Amino acid sequence: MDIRTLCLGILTLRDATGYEIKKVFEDELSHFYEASFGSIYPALNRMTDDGWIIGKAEAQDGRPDKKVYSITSAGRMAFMDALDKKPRKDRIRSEFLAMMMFSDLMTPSRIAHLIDERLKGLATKIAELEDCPDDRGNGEVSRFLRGFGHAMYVAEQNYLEENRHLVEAQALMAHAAAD
Amino acid sequence: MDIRTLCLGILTLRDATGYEIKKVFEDELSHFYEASFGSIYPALNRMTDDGWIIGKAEAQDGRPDKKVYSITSAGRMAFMDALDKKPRKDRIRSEFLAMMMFSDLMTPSRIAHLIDERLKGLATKIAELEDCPDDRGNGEVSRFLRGFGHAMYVAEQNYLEENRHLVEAQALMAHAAAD
DNA sequence: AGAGTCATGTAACGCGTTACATGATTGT
DNA sequence: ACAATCATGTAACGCGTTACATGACTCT
Repeated sequence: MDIRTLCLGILTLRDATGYEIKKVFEDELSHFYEASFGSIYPALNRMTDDGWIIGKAEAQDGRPDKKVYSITSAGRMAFMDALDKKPRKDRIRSEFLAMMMFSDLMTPSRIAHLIDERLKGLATKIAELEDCPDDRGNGEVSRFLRGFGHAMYVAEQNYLEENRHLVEAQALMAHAAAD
Repeated sequence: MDIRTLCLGILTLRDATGYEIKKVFEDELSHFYEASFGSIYPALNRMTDDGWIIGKAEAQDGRPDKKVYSITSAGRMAFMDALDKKPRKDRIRSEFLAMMMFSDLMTPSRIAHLIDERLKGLATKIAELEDCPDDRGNGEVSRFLRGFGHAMYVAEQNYLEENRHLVEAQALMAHAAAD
């Protein structure tokens, strides 16, 4: 499931412009997927060539034309095929954790700072998810997805608070040994 | 922190061949990073050109030469610089969750199957982490990293068990509506 | 007999990011 | 004044995967 296919999926939910699709990525998928304009617009053009979607240009006053895309029946079939394949395993890349691996090369204060920043970011995301009042999107499912993100962030928060001493102690020892 | 830099980091911990570095990725980093031979070997060659590491060829009987790499002081400095930069945000790409977003396009049994498979995979990973008897790697830190993976997998497991009904109910309704 | 481990590498290719280019409107 | 929002796109580039190529040894 590359970005192209995901854009197609979003168009099964509602018609949208490239700009709006980007917002769906930010608002509803940001916890487990992301995409830039540089990948969305070419994806849309290519799928138009493939006959999977069609875009209607809408003139606007002052702004450039808006292209509202709709999925075609061929596109719907293509997306159904994608849903039949088994999902490949998650790809995760956490620089934060990679850096933690080398905590004995950092000063204790540097490590503490990295963890504090991480916790700050987590707190922000958790607050965002909790303050989200309206369940837009398709109700139950988007609650499920938001809840998923929330559960992961909270679990990480708890783990870091309870176990940061493991890396911080290591750094202290390495630091003391260097003296 | 690209794969190249991470390989460099691993060489601050111990001398290693490309093959052994791959194993470090699999054994210690698999929860939050991965790399293929096709990225590791070129990384090693390029860092050799840069003077960050040096490889000593060791002849072996029957097998091709083994190249054991060590980090140079220039390489160590380069890695320290990388550790000073602030980590960029995690990149996550979960096809499983992306598919869940479209649960109303799948049959209830398909969704149940996807979730069951996901839970099976989680159980396997959790068991692996719990059955890991020896704390190899640098003690505290690798316990921290393993514990992190464990905490995340368990949190996901709990969330899925408690909330799968949200997506499964949605699929049932969509399915009933289609009749 | 076949799978798995040890061992290194290259080539093609695709995917996606980043930066650039443009520009009006609206809110602070 | 300045940032943000709306709106679309291209070009260059890098990163990394996948598949291919080679080959012996060991365990089941």
